[in-house]
Amino acid sequence: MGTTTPYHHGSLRRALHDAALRLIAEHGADAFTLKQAAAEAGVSVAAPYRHYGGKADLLGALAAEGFTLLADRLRAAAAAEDPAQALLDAGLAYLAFADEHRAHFEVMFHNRGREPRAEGAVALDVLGGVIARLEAAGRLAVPPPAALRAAWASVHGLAVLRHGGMRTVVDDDPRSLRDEVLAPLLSGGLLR
Amino acid sequence: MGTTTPYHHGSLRRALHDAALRLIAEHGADAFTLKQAAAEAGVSVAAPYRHYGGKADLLGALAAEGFTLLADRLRAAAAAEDPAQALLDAGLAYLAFADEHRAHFEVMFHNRGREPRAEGAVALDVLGGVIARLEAAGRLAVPPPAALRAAWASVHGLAVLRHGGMRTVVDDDPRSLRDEVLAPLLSGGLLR
DNA sequence: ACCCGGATGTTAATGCGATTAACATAGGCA
DNA sequence: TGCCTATGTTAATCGCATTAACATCCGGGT
Repeated sequence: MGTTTPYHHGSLRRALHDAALRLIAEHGADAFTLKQAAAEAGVSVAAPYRHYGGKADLLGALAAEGFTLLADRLRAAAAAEDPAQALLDAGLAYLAFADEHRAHFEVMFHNRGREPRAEGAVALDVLGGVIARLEAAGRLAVPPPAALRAAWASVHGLAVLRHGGMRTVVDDDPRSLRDEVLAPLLSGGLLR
Repeated sequence: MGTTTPYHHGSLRRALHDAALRLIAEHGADAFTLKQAAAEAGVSVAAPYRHYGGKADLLGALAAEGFTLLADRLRAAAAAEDPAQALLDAGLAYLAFADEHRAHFEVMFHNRGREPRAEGAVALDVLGGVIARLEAAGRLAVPPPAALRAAWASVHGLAVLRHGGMRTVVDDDPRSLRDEVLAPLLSGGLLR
């Protein structure tokens, strides 16, 4: 009668996916273990291999998903009429994404030896679009590529620092973050 | 007669230290293995434990050293009379450090679960000093803490992006990096 | 010059986690 | 109904970290 754990899980893939996100958010991507994810999903250590090529593949899938989520998020945030406003909104969205999807974010930029993923380029294109609009409006004070680099780097830098420890220096209230840090960086010397 | 490898290495600690830097620079901190470092130094896998508490301890030592090196570098770079110039120079020094000490840099910010190291705070203080000089000169357009965050984040973001893959977007010539990216970010909206 | 203790190495075990091969089950479809 | 495939399980194997037990060396005190 009762729920005698069935031989087949039913939705292991998703279960592993979720377990991975939880574990990574809690212990960091470095400490992530396929074994633990499998245990959390209630299956043996070998089961995951039926759904993912291996640990790297699972992490890669999470990274890809993260980039897609980020791209959507940026697209939605950059809808403002005024391109300068869109840029700031996109920046805030980027930071919000990093905060809310800690695990994804961690895995997305945890590449060393791995190929840069196509999804990353897509997310970046959204930013590029905003820059292009600014350029078209004659609002850029520097060449578009430089503006893109500068904007991405500042926002990414903030996101990264907010994660890795050193909160002291980066942990401020949202208003200050927006008006005294992000806004000056993004509109200060890049726009005119 | 000849150099029959002696039972005692003589300077294992340094040998391991150097091997680690080389291996990390080449394969990344994630792929780093105490075993390989030991092999490279020509000793058994257990030998390193006589000089370091373990893998984490070795990496921690490298991180600490890295922060100290960075602090020295920043101090030297921020010597300019004009604080605004000092800030830009410090930023460039930060980027140069990240490029030249890839391994150190990677380990320095590869903390998750580990305590933030005191050496990091020291390096940050150098930056803080420059910000303080700007403040004293009435050149800051935003509160000092915000300026520090903003400056550190933009520079750090650039450094990080230059590493992890996505070179396409961050790999530009030094002049552009300085005049069209870093300078606008650091002086654009933060200073007046 | 000789002896001893601590510093530095070595080898052998233990344990964990990734990955794979061989075997078991469940479900769905001809 | 009966077979085929997808999905799991168990039982190796392998690499790496860490530790315990044993070997060497070096420098100082006698």
